Amino acid sequence: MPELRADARRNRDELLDVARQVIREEGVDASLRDIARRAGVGIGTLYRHFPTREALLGAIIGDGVRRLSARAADLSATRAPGEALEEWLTDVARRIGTYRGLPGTMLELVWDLEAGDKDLRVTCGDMMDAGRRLLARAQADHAVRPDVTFDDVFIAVAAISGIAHKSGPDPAARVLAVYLDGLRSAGATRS
Amino acid sequence: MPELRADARRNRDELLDVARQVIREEGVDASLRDIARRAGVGIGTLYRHFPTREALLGAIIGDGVRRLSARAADLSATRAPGEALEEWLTDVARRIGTYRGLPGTMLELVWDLEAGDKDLRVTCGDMMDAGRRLLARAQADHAVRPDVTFDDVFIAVAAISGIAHKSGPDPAARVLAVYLDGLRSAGATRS
DNA sequence: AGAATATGCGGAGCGGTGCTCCGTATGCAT
DNA sequence: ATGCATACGGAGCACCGCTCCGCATATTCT
Repeated sequence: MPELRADARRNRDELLDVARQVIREEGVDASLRDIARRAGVGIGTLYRHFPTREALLGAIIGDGVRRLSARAADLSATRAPGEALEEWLTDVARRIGTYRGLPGTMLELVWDLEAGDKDLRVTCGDMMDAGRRLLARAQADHAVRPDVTFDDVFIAVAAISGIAHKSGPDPAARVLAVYLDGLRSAGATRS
Repeated sequence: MPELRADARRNRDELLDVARQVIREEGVDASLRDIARRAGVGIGTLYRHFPTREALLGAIIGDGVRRLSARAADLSATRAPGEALEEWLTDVARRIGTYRGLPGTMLELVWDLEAGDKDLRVTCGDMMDAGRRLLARAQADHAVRPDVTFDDVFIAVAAISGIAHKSGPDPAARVLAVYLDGLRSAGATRS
């Protein structure tokens, strides 16, 4: 990293600030031109700092994602396995649900391992590994049915968290609660 | 309905045919210009037949939605309450998941009762009423926890069905199965 | 201090989008 | 065959994502 010039640093920060707000309100498909405009910079400047939409998104959520990795370790050390997983998933849902449209992006990220931004995937990789350990621990403790994979669980939480911006946070929380109950159930008990 | 002119009728049908295919592949945000082009028709013609995107969407899925209403009545008459509901929800998920992006549209439809196309809402209204009855019956039979509303359940199924186009149909089905297990569980058993 | 250089900036420009509007063509009834 | 209602097509407007390059300015060197 060859040290940013002072004005560049300022612009980058302002851009990130504005983008966070705009994307929260308008969604991941928000107009980049508009973000640049509101930040008081040219469109070219935005694209130089963040060459792709995913790069911008990655810069925006990077912090939160890292926080989630840390949170997983913390919960793992201080809570019962099942409780730790549930608490963490609830956190994940809350964080992903913050930015409109982000759930869809996360869904694609999990499945289509080739597409999307490298950095974003690497950052998220750490978090997903942390979650994977949490699930394994919960399953070993028989707190969670054994017939689910972490990818499935993560996908589910991402999809459910998308409800928040379309139907409000309360419905999203209620749906997640039901899903978590399903996770706790024995599973494969279909007659 | 003042009887369409012959060419108008042809164009409408062709438009609907093409739109169905394109929207299945590209999603509800597909280019309308492109649809018109592929149907061999001017963009103006498309907009005259379907003044809004929702109008087109409504015309596309209207049939399937009505089929779901009928299916609900059928299941209610031939299956046990719990079974009927689950079968129906699975059907709903399969149908909604057919068109990429439709789950999101349905989510908005349920919550934001003011927005969206009138016709679409009316058509869906019948289907939702049918589903509501199915849920009530299942709850009366203690096959489904009493602390969920139909809106919550429908929202959940819509959100989960969105997984299909992002991560494949199998993950979507597995997630739905877990949610349905949660629906069957007693509920409100959180320590 | 001033000059030289490297770095970052802005926005014109391209091809696309949604959507409107209206002159023109055509099916249909007479 | 004529006349009219109906339907058609696409130009036009404002916006979008994204690229490219001449110009301004922060920084470094003398």
